[in-house]
Formats: sequence, C-alpha cells, structure tokens
Amino acid sequence: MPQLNSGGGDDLGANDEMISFKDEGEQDEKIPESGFTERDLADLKSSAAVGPGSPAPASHPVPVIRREQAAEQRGYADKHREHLDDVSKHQDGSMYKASAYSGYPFLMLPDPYLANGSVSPSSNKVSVVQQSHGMHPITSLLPYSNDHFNPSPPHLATDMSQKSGVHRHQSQDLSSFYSLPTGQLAPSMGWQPQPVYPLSSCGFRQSYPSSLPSSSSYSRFPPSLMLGPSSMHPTGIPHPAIVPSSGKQEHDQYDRNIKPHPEPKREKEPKKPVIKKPLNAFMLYMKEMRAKVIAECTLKESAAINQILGRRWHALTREEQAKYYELARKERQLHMQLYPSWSARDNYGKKKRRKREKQQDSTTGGKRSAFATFREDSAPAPILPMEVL
DNA sequence: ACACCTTTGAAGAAT
DNA sequence: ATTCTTCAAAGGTGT
Repeated sequence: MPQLNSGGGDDLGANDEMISFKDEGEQDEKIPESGFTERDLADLKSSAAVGPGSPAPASHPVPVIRREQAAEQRGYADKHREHLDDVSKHQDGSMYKASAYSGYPFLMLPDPYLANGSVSPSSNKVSVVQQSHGMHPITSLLPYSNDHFNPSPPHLATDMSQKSGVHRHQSQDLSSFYSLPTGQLAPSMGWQPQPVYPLSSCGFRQSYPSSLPSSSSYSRFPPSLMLGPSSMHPTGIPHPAIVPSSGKQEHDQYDRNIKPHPEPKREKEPKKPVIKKPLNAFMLYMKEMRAKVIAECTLKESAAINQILGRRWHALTREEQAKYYELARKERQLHMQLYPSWSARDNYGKKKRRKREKQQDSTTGGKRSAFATFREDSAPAPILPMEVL
C-alpha cells in the first residue's frame, strides 16, 4: 500500500516537481514544433561531429552527466519552485493554452487534461493524435482514469471521438487532484550534449507526412484496449498497465495486451497479469513524439530516436514539460488508485539480469551506477559511427 | 529468442 | 539523507 496515503494533496508526485530544466544552450529558443528537427538534428550532428562537449562517445560521458544531474536535481529543487509557481498560476485553466501547445496532440484531449478544454482541433498535428480509435498515448490514462472514480460516463477512452463536450468537472478534478506545488524549474541543469547518433540518415524533411506512421505508439491503445480481458483490472477496469505475464514481458506488452491475442498463443492461462509501472513524464513525451521523430527522420532505432527525444525534452519550455509532468502525475495517481498494493518492486527482476550482472562481472570494483557500468563496458554501441559521417 | 542500446523520471533499495 | 539500482517504451541490432 504504497502511497495512497497522504490524503490529499499531491503527495504522489512529489518528485514531479522536479521538472526538468533545459540545457543551457537551448534555454529559450523555443523551437517551433515543425522546425525542430532540422535544428535539433543539426545540433546532434554537430555535437557528434565536433563535440567540444561531445565527450568521447565511447568513453564515459554519461555516468558523469547523470551524476551531475542527480546533484543538480537536488540542488535545483528550489529553483524549480519558481517555475511551478508559474504553472500554478495557470492552474485556473490557462495553463494549457492551445497557442502554446498547438503542436501537442493531447491538446486534443478532452478536458481531463485540459483546464478549459479549449483546443484547436485544426492543429496540424491532430492527425497524428487523432487516431481512428481516438486514442492518444496520454489517454492511456483515461481507460482507467477518473471514469472509474467518477460518476461521469466513460466518455474518455472509448468515446474520444464523440467527446464533443468539455467536461468541466474533469478539469476541476485535475486541478484539485494535483495542485502543482510551488516548485520551480531550474533554468538549467547543465545538461550536456551527449554522444549522439550521427543521424546521418535523417533527411531533414521539413514536413512530415500528415499521415504519420500512424504514430505506432498511439495505435498501441486501440479501443480494444479497453475491452481486452487481459488488461482488465481485478476491479474490472481495463488498464494498459496490466500485462499478461506471458513468458516474455519485455516487448509488446501493451500491444499484446491490446490485441485480442491474434495468435493462438497457447492458451496457457495467463498467470498474474503484470502491472507495469506508470509512465513518467518523459516516457509519455516519448510515446507521443516518437512517431513524429520517426516520420521526420528515417531513423527507426529507438536508441537514436530516444537520444533525439531526450534532447528535445530538454528543449521544451517549462510549461510544456509541466504538462507532461502533470500527466505523469495523473497517471501515477490513477495507477495508485487502481492498484493500491502494487509496488514498483513487484516488477523487479523481471527483466532478467542484465547490466547489473555485467557491472559485477566487470569488476570495476568501485561503486558506480549501473549506467556508468554498462555504458563503459558495453561497446560504443551503435553510437557514433563517426566514420559513417 | 532475447538482451542491449538510449533517454528521463519515479520508486525502491542500499548505504 | 543521500546514493544507487531497476523499470517504464520502443525497435533495430547483436549474440
């Protein structure tokens, strides 16, 4: 019974207040949604090619960075406050102005996440989000969202398409749900460019097809998701986080979860469904933007995509990030309500042992984070095929 | 078939 | 209280 405690307030997400910071370089250059790629990729390229700050990719960059980050996080906690102040200022509903996030799909979401529900359906990105099924990654929350706790009809997940009305109560719920503490975003956390993919394959396509690869990520939440028996929570509430604990749990869990098991995967009665961790802000962001990045570049490797997304994440404005932090918080809260007894620890050790082992094997004697360890030990990975450049 | 890579953040474990 | 570790998504890649 982890949390649920704290009656009231926002407890849950205490850490959410740790909204990220942008890296000093990209401080305020708000990158236009559509224009990001070019610039971002250029950045990536340059950093990869030149790398004043680009540490020897293979060497060790990350560990250090992570340490610093951790330190900064602790340190910037107060700085962060300032920002959240801003945010809270907008709690009245102006926080998610379409203008500011016109590019964000979830602006199209029904109010659960919109204070005033005002969105611009005409947003150019709409198509990306507005999947046929009307599910948005963010809406992954919806399936088990307040509907369950709310007397209001389940208009969110399954009925996104018909959601025409804005539901005021929702927004109110939201604001009351998590009143952003007066936290603050640090202006910078010293995020540094890290070894990145050359992205040479990225074609700098200015405009990506309106029909994105169907935002694969979004399609991961088809309506069926709501009905999937496997994702049904004991309470009867379907939840994307619930995954049948089939032999392999690493990949496609959601998909598998969502799909009516197209394949007669051996009817072995699914054991206890695995309840996944709720996604954090960045994960939500990635889910949402991945398809877009993939569409913009020819890249497909998640590792590369993630690097880009990580960069973009830092380039986001505080408000933009705050949005995701809130969504993440909401997700956690819902998750917590649905699975009060669930603990992140439940899933520990389900991924076979990996880096951890390496770490020990690799001796290294010292106490380093797994990150440091496996990063150093592992081959430079696909990263930096500098020669390829 | 499955671990790795890569990212950030949250949570639990360890110190 | 601080630091470290694991997992969350995802899809190409390597073993």
